[in-house]
Amino acid sequence: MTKGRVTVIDIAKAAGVSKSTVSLVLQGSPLVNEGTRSKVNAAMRELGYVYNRGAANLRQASAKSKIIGVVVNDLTNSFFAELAVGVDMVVQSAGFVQFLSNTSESIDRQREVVASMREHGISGLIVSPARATEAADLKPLVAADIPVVVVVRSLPGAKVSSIVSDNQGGTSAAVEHLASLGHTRIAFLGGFPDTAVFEERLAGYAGGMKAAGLGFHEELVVSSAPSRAGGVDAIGRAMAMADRPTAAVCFNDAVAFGVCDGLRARHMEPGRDFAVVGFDDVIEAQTAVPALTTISVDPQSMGRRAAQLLLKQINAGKAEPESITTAVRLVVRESCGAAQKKAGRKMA
Amino acid sequence: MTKGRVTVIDIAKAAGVSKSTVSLVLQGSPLVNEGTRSKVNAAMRELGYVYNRGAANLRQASAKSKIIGVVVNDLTNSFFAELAVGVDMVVQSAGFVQFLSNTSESIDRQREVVASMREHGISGLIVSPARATEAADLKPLVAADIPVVVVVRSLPGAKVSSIVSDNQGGTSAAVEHLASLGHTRIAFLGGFPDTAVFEERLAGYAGGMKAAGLGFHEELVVSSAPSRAGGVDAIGRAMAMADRPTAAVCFNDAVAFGVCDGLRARHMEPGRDFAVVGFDDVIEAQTAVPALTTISVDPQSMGRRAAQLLLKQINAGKAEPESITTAVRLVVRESCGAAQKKAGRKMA
DNA sequence: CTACATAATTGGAACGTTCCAAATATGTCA
DNA sequence: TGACATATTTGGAACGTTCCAATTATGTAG
Repeated sequence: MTKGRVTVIDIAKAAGVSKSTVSLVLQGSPLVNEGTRSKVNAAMRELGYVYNRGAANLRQASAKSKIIGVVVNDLTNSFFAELAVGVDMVVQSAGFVQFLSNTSESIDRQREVVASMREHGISGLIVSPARATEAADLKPLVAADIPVVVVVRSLPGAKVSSIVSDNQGGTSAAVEHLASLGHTRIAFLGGFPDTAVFEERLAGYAGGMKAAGLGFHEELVVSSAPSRAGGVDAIGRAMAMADRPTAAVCFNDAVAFGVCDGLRARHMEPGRDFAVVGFDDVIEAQTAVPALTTISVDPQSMGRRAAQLLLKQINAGKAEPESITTAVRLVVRESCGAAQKKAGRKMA
Repeated sequence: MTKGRVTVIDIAKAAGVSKSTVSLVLQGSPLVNEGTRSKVNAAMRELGYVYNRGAANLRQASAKSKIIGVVVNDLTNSFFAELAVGVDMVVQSAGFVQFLSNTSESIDRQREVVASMREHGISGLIVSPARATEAADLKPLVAADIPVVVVVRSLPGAKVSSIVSDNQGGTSAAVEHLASLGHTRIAFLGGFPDTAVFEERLAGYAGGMKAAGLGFHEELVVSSAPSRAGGVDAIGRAMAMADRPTAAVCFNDAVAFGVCDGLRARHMEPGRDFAVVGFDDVIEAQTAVPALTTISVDPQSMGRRAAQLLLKQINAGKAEPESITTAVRLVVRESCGAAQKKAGRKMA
């Protein structure tokens, strides 16, 4: 009874047809007679048949493996968790399944997981590359005609599609907002200068400063690790300057939180004595004190779009690289001081 | 040149050996001569060979597929994201890869993804079951000798391994702490009564009350949805009672946050006018205002343990169901009022 | 009844690997 | 040298599916 697994041949025998017919039923072919189809389906239920995709993939192109790989650089960051959820949504409803791996920013780990995914015959890959990733790392994939969509961080020179948020537009809007609040010495804090994301956000900052007639001053940008600790460090250096800034747009929310910590350590209250704007709108941004004014990039919808693009390329067979930048929006909370005039809540 | 994929046969031809030998090299067999091995490896690098696991799994038992499935009920909840990271860590270093899916608490979705994973021949499954999951849902898996580890929520009557946190110990400790602070009317707020987790946490609460000599009073437990909104609702009903409680242990952190909201709506300050304790220690717990006193269950280590257990069972071939409960610890912050005597921070 | 189109079904040959039993090479001992 | 053990290699035959060309059944027009 429980000897070995149930195969199409067992089904064929039970339904009194040939294995070819069973295969046709499996693929929903219109060629098979309605009566036969239901007989076969009945037999499958009866025997508890489970489809063996591995065997099927042996014959078919790997585009039919129905596996899509997702590689993120930091799953503990809720931004990426949300992204993965977005991907999963559309991928799942298209009958695909998601292979998800976390590289923890390690390039070696990334190589390993991508290799492993290839062995399993993924039909496509969505990747938020680890820090030092180079275009060459994805070369073998595209050579094998496996569609790849890079998200969040763009990969200079790679012939693959990418979806990034409008980093430039975001920081530009942040500067504009701070300027409208009367700030003139606005700093740009945090982030590693050797990344594409940094360049874009910095460009938006610079553009915003010029547009506001404040000019771009090199000394107002102080880089650091894109983390909470990095933020503490950056604000420290900023406050050591002769002509101190009164506001800052930060590389991301983590840095912004660190900046707030650093301000308090200097007995300054973020939102009252100094304006802080973050980037990402992570989940803690709204519950933190003061609530963080930040640039919101809906990671879930980003994931959804990435998945849609990837599926389109998988179905098309050939993948024309395509670049999408998704809109961001400034969400004004308390840390920029704009809410100050509103009823003085006891606790801010 | 680029015609078709590179197979063992191509490698064999290039290295001047038979495909069988190549296969042995692939499997790291000690039977093959060192010289031959390196010749073969060289050929593989040369031709850009990629192993086809699908084909291999056709011959081997599914235990060698090197895929382990992970199904969680809510990936947007950082608790589960952390859990998945923990799983990924050990799974990855054992040379496996993780199939991760999110059910969003939908039992149908869960059925789909589990079925899909089976088709792909997973060697094992780690699942945090969606709400209405029954033991029968996992029956086919165990019948097929696929090891299953249930995490977070236990599944009554299923013959599978499980890892849950010490819910009972956690709430019991929470009550003890509140009692030591002088509270006598301590409520248990939130959660759906028809779940195993609720029962366990309630039992801990009841035990703690009795142990503290306060007795268990039915009217002090008010259930609700295990969400922020549910918390608002629950505290509302609790405050409508004649003999009001002065403290509450909540079903989870989300409920606790809702309770705080509800208290403020009644012009009461959590931590000062009413003591609140949560459960889970989600990431926001420490940044919220007031910082939430809660029961911490390290999800990442839980994920690691689940993966270890699963791998053990996969390697053992046969899986003896095993039940583990992981320790929890009370982390005292501000919402319980214990920190009151400490220097009055401006902002709490 | 023949000729032909259409609908439905089918047997075998792939796909890329592993496993087995058997073959070959190499060394050792009497 | 022959006999035997040991180390290494090898040709098929699986595994469970899909694809193709070929077959059979059914209907319809001449």
